Amino acid sequence: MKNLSSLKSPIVKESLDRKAATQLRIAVLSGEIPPGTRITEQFLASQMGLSRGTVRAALHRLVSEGLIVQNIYSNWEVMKLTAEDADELYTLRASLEGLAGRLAARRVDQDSRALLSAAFDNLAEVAKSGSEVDLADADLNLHHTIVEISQNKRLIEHYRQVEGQLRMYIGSVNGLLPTPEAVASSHQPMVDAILAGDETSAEELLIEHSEVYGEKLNRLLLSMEA
Amino acid sequence: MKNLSSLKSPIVKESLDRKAATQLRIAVLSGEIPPGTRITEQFLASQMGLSRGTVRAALHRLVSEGLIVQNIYSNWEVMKLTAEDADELYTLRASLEGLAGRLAARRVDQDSRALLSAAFDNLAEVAKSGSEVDLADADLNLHHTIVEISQNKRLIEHYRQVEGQLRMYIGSVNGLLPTPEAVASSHQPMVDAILAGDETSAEELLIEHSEVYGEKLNRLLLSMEA
DNA sequence: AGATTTTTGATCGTTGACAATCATGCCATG
DNA sequence: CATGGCATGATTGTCAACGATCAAAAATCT
Repeated sequence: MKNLSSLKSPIVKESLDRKAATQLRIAVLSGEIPPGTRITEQFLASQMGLSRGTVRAALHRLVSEGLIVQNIYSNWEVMKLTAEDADELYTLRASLEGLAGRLAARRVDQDSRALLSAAFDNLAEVAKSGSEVDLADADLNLHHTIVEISQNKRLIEHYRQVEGQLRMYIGSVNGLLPTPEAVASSHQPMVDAILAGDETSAEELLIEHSEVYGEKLNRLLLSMEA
Repeated sequence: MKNLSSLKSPIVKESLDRKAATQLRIAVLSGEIPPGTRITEQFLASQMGLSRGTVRAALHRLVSEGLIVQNIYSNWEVMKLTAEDADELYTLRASLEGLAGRLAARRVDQDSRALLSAAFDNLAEVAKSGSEVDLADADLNLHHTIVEISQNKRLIEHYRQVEGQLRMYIGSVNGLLPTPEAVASSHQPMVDAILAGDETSAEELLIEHSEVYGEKLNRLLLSMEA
């Protein structure tokens, strides 16, 4: 039979605790539940119309994503991120994205070229007219696309965890992104390198990009803590 | 009161599902439960004398470690690893260990120097007299030590996940390690680089080391599948 | 005021029940 | 013989309630 590529990943089966986890994730990442907030199972259960057990399973999921910490026998708490955590996170991100860039440049083909270009065009578009939140979203989405193009499922999974925590920072810090024009143009070189299949350049550019943002975030956080 | 150093780290608080997870992890990694095995919650619960809910929590943990896959509404299954997975895994490992090597060389101090030397000496010792299993253990332990020295908690956590899957391969494949003497001497350069604080060399050596093993494992797996 | 005890409130873990879903074999149908 | 429908058993998903366990606040005592 013909290979129906449109049916490759059809129909998502999703259990309640999974759905609950995604809802919670959104609430945390959007800042609706600020970092440091204490959460009780009871409250969430009644709020979401679920049993405590189901809510607990969802909470465990977010713990493994680093969005929530579990104080055993006491309570659950939305992850509170320090400047030190940011440093760790961006160091790790630089490494993962560097690898992703190398692999993406190695494996880029017609389809992925289109995806990458679309993500970049979208970023450029949003830079002109969109809000700051949309801009951050488009930025993250471009990076995410690069990671996807690497086709390394484990790398994608590990990056997903890092990305979640990244979003927490971005949601709680203003002034991380430079001017809209600078955002778009600062991504141009890495996109070009990948499109050209230049593995080494792609890797270097992505690492440097991450490190620059990491240092900037670090400075911002330190100034906030003071 | 007098400081009772013998009581410094006694009595670990560990929930039941955590204990169950460690037991299960051992069973899986030792090969007692071979890859591909279907598992039911009922069976595990009766086997371990726990309730289904607790067992499920433990299973979820191992899912997040990549040791077990969850077939929703159907069953749980011990992760089955293909040659392609091995490729992904070693690519990722090389990147993470490269970063770990760089950070370790950067942050190495007197205490960590001692730890690293001890891990290496142990490897050399085991190479002379120990079994193949002990040798693999000492090898992984040396790498683990390097990652710990990096002091990046997130890197340590991500590496832990990779390490778990690595152990699954090592448990199911014979002939991955070269001769005992070669094992010890092949680690000498990276240890020296870290002890000397040479970041760039440490990174390069660890990456190359991983890639060599990755290719070797890949060849072995392909020959097994055929 | 400081130390100790008690109370409170939360999670932890278990049990039992039922619902939802999946896998399988059987059977009728073409 | 291939296909689709159907009944059936197995397994996970979800819920509710209960006692046990623990942490932190409140009350008590010295």
